[in-house]
Amino acid sequence: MEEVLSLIFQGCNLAKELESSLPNLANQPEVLSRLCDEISRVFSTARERLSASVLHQDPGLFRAADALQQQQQQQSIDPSLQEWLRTASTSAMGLLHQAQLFAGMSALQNRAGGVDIAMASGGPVVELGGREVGHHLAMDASESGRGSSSSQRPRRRKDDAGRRTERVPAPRVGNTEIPPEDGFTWRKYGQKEILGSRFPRSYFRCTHQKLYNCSAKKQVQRLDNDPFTFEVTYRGEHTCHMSATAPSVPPPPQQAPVPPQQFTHELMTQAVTGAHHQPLARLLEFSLGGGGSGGGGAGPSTARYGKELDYAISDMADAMFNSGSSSTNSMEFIFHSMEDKGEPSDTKK
DNA sequence: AAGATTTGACCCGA
DNA sequence: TCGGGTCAAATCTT
Repeated sequence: MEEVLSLIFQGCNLAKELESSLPNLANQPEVLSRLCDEISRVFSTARERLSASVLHQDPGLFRAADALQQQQQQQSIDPSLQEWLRTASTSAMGLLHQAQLFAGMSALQNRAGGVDIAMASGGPVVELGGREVGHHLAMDASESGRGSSSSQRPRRRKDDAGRRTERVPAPRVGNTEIPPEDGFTWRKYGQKEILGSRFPRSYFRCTHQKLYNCSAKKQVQRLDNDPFTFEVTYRGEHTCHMSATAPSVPPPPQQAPVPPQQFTHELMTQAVTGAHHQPLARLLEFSLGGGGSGGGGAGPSTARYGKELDYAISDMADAMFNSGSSSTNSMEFIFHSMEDKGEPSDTKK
C-alpha cells in the first residue's frame, strides 16, 4: 500500500508541475502530450495495484477512477477541461475528505459510505473513530493564568500540559497542502521552517479570537516520513462556542441527527448539485453511484473552489449539530446553506 | 472595505 | 545563542 501511495503522490506532483508550466508549454503539444502520458502511466500503475487489493470492496470506486483518468487524458486534447478537472478533482477530494471527518464526528459506521469516501480520497481507510474532532474543547486550565507577571507577550513552553496532538490524514489527491478541516474556523497567523523538518509548520488561531476572546490555537505540520499525514497540535481552549451566537460551534459526536446513508450519499450529492458545483456533482455521481441532477455545462471555477466547499461543509456541520434547539428542519437548512455558499461564488470573478 | 494570508522581524525560553 | 512562536505590515481575496 505504501508503494501505491507513493505512486499517487508522485502522480500528483507531476500534475502540479504540469499545471504550473502550462503557460510555457501551451504551444508545445508534443511536450504536453509526453507529460500527460507520463502522468497517466503513473496513475494507471497505481490504480492497477489498487484494483488488485480493494476492487472487491467497491467496484464503483474504480468507475470514478476511470472517469477521472479519462478526463485526464482528455486534458491534452481539450484545454477547456483542464480547469474543470483540476478544480473538480481537488474539490471532490477535499469534500470527500470532509466526509471522512464528519463520518468520524458523528461516529458513523456507515459501511458503504465509509469505504467509498476513504478510498476515493486516494488513501487507506483511516481510523476516523479514533479522531474525536470535538475533543480539543477540553479545558486548558493553564492557559488563562499564565504569563501574568514577567513578559508582555505570554508564551507557552514546549512541554505545556495544554497541548494536544493528533495525526490526521491529508488529502491524497488535489491540493494536499490544505490543512485538514476540523469543524472550527482558523486564521493563519504564521508559518515557519522548522529545523530538521522538510515541511514548514503553520500556525493558526481561532477566527473568533477577538470577538469571543477565544484563545484556541493550533499548529499544523506535515510529517517528514509521511507527507500524507498532518500532525495537528491544539493549544488553548475554544471559548467562542460558549456564546449562543458564536459561529462554528464544534459538533458533539453523539448528536448527529442524520442517518448515515442519507448523509453520505444524498447529502453529499445534493450539496454539490448547484450550478457552481456541477463538475463536482458529476464526479460524485461516479464515486457515490448516485443519480445526480444532470444537465448544465462545465461551469467556471476558481482556485478557491475547494476552500469554499470547506466553509460550506463547516456550515453544514453547524447546521447538523446545532439544530437541536431550532425549529428549522436541519436538512433544509443545510441545503440552503450550501446554496448560499454556491450562488455568490458564481458571480464572483 | 473588511477579512484572510504571507512573510520578515522580533521576542523569549531552553 | 539558537530556534520556535508570535507580531504586524504588506499583500491578496472577496
